[in-house]
Amino acid sequence: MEKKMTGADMETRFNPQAIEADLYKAWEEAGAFVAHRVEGRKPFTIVMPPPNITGQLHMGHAMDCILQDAPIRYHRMKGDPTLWLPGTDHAAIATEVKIVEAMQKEGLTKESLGREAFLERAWNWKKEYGGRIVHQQRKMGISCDWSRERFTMDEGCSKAVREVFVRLYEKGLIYRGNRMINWCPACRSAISDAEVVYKDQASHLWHIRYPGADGSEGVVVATTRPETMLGDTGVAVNPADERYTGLVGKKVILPLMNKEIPVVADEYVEMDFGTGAVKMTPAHDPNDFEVAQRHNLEIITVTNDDGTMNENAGRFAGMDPMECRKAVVEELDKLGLLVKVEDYSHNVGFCYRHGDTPVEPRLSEQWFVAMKTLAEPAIAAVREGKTKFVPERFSKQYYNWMENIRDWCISRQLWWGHRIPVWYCDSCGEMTVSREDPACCPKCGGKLRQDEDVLDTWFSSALWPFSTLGWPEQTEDLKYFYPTSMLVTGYDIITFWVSRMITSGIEQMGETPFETVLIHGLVRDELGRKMSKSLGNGVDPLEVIEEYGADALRFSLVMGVSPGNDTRYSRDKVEAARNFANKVWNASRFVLMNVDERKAFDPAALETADKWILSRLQEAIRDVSDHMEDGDFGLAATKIYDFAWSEFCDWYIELSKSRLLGEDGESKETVKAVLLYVLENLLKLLHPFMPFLTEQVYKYLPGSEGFLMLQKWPEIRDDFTFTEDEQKMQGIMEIIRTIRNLRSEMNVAPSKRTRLMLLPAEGWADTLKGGDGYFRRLAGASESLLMGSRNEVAEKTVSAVTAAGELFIPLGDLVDFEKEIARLGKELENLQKEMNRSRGMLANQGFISKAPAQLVQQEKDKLEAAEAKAKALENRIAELKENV
RNA sequence: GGGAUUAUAGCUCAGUUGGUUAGAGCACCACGUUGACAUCGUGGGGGUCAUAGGUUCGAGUCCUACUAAUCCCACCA
Repeated sequence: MEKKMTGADMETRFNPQAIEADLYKAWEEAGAFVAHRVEGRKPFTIVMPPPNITGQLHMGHAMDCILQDAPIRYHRMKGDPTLWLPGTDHAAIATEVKIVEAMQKEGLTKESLGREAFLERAWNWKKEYGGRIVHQQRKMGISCDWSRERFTMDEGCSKAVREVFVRLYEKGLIYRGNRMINWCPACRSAISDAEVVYKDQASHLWHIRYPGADGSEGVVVATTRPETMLGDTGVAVNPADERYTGLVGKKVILPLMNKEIPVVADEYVEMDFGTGAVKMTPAHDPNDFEVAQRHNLEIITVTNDDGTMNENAGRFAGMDPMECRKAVVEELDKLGLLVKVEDYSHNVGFCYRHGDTPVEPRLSEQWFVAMKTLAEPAIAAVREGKTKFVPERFSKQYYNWMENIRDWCISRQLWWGHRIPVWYCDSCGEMTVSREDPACCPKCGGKLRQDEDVLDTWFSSALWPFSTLGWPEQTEDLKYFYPTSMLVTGYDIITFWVSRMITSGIEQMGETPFETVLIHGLVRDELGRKMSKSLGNGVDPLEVIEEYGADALRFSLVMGVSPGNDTRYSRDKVEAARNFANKVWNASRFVLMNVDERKAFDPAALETADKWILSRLQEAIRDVSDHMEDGDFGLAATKIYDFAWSEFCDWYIELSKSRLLGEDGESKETVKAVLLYVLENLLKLLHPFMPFLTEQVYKYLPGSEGFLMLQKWPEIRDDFTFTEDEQKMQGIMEIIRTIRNLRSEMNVAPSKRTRLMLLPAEGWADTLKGGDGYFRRLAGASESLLMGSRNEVAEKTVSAVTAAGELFIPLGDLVDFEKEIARLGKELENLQKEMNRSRGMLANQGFISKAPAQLVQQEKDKLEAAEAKAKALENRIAELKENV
């Protein structure tokens, strides 16, 4: 066996930069991340939300990483066959935009390059940059199975996409239609409803007169988009609106275009908004389109793919919409047809990817998925608890979306992505939808032309939980790991992604893809703002790792975070986490400097302090495990933090010192064995959050073998739970704290040692006797004396009463009787307040009769203890008064 | 317009099914280099849990109203 490092070999500070890369490499090379199927055992599976290949690791990803790696490492240590499957998304639009930008620098355009050459470039780009984020993820220390890494456009996923497309088409759930869609002029593509972001915009409401065709004054319409009037084909009014009854069925003149258009009556129009008359632009407004259908109005598209006005806009052709708006308004004004301009603010839709580009509703021929029938079983699955949202409230967002679902526009006018598997025959007009590329038209043998468009990137993402496991093949992985256990993601993509995965999982696999959907919030900046490129307030996780270590970043992202809530990133938090890592490192260093071999301790030889820390450890194991199961990682991390720092370091290690330096050989052996035992368990509990630190320390532990990440998660041992000893220890701790407090209050120099006299409470004599070493070590006592009665108490002392007994510290002339009496009097006063509260409760019949008996008893005990304490205080005050 | 979340110490946040002196980290004050750690230790100050009602023997926790902030959905030209 390789010689172990000892504590003396360890640096005095934890240096994460020195170990992270090597440890990660060692884990990966040893295959520690690789999942293994074990028949008969239930696996724990997470399929990772695939980051975009264009992406760079940001804080949101970092959060994703830790919130998945923690449960993954936990379950792996629990012994579950554990799979965390990673991968990346081709991100159709996002990637294509980047590649086009890069091409622009070379003076190239998509069109000049042609589809084939463009795709070649795209794939090269993917090869070069697609792995970037994956390497960045490794720096987080995540333990996913890289041997199973997937890409949404790899062969298997592409096969899955075609299979689903064809199946849905054959079921009539995918169709092509000329419908109103959201058009993003920057993407030059259709986008789905979910990709439109509405923002409130200050604008105007223009009132425009459309004169009657018969020379009458006609009608005044109100609009927020005057430029669209070029495509108007009618004016609608409410049938009940008496102002306009005479106009319905007549014609008005569309100004600028000098065209006659009809006035129709439709319920859609609200009488009390604007003028009660609405111009109809069926090609550019979903509502107008519907009205137009009902009244057979003409449909005229007046914009190009890039958003500029087209030839149907007459002399305005070629203008961009804002330019056109200005020109239209000016001309109308000149003609005296602009009646009024009101300030008006309204919601405008913008493209999800091009935040400053307004989306234009537009009539267009696209492919759609009919969602209604698919959504039903997906809604039911969540209702029936087959998939559970954590926190539960997010299921409401899911229902809200799914119950009002509209058909999903899946075609995109892009090149990078899954090309729609539809072919058209130019000879006979036949349309072929096929899993395999057909050579010629199956009907007439004619030449085929494939649909030019690709699929929405979310179409392939929707299949991710099963396409990555091999579907449509019935692979062993698919059979074993599907459905997965958990999905971890932010609340911002419940509609985009989660809902669609559940939908397609049920449709294709017959089973919902996850048992649990764990939703987390956003990582915001220190001021609570969203981190964004435009604000420039993003923090690069890699820089944080470089400075503080991955463990510190990981820990800072979970500590004090509750599920589903946003969290603020702050350097202070990372520093606190780094300090904690260093604390654990040094505690380990201390243990290793004193313990050089692994020995079991003799349960019969355990002292009070040993039993106390073992007992506290059991509670920590229980709490941490419970919180890990619930997905409450914030609480789990806090529990470990408190146990490690406030109990193990602040008390047990300090208590151990007098024994390690003492003469009692058996006590020394016991404390060494317990130190090692508790440390090892602590490292295991901490490992899911701080894998590097804990793994590194584990290497040094005497008798450790293999990786900590593959060791068994601690189990609760009932034989290590010692309730009585916990109480005894608490008594000793209270005395120590009280002495420290007194000394501080009396301004006793820390270096000055003082005698300690103890008058034990009933049943505490032995425990206090055993505490002698601790009092000396931790409370500045030169010696501690147990007294049999009050008579032995020296006069010039300060005193205090604790549950374990009264304590007296002779401080000679430092003691001012008047002041001491006042001090004790104040304490007594506080105590009396507390007793009054307690008595009040116990006098309350409602409390006595309705509260659980155990609580009542607890309150009685509390009162009794307080009364005893008060009595002792009174005695002491009386004694002091005699001496004045 | 519909819905959700948040409001607790100067700051960032915890607070389990209501159980009775409300916790942590950071910041602040005082003291301290006792051989794990100054990325540390000890002690201390600091909150009537946004507001107003209600239910209850008992409310930070449950209900109602109200205020503020954030978010989701819908969207009337």
